[in-house]
Amino acid sequence: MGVTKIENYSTEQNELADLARALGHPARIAILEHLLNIKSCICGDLVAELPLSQATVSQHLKALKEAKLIKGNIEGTSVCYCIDSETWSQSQNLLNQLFDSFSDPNCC
Amino acid sequence: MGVTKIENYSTEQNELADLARALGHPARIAILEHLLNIKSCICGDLVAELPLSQATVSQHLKALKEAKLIKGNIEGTSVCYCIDSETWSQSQNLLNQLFDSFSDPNCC
DNA sequence: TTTATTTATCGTTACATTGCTATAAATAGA
DNA sequence: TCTATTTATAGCAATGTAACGATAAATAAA
Repeated sequence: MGVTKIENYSTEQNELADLARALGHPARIAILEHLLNIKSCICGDLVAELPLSQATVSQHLKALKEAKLIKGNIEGTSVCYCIDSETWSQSQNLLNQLFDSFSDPNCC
Repeated sequence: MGVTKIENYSTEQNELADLARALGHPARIAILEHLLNIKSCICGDLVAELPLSQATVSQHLKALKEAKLIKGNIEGTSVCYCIDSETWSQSQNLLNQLFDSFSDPNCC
């Protein structure tokens, strides 16, 4: 994010921006859509679904994990990833709070 | 966005990612919140609201305009910015489509 | 016409992001 | 124990983003 001073903004503003940034890459959208589609955990075969190397997919998974959009459960040598059901709707609410606060303005 | 190949992803995935990326900076969140709050157009005094230079604010406004989250109407020497009421709910829907497609998985 | 005001853009610097290969780390199985 | 499998991380190159000052562009006002 360049040289942004996050301390110039409120916690809420930074949280929302962080969440949005996590969603701000088509590969991460694709990962989320895949997890939503299969309705279960996925152990590793995400690399086969995407036009990306294993290392890059792992990086995107890390970003989604840090934004608490997904979680990973270790099962032996592999890791099962799935949507974080505890925080999923909270994230949705955070975004909708912004969008819902619009009422038709008297201008333009 | 680094060296990402957008052609590897669907139009919808890229659209959603682009929208999210536009929301992915606290200054842009702050701008949107301000426009939502005052419920009208704002002619230029956004620079006073933010800890940023005029050039940087202008850049953020451009990003929001490109994502069709806001629009600007020229009025003399100044420009009136406001939420783009025609696309605002579409953007909200795009995001909610993703979040709504979650149903509790049988895992983890 | 000249000047002031306002916004956009250019050019630059610093840093972040994306992607890869190579490799480490951890565990399962032979 | 040794090897295979799987995921994470380190290190690197290329590109994008964020911020600024300087300046151009456009119009209003003097």
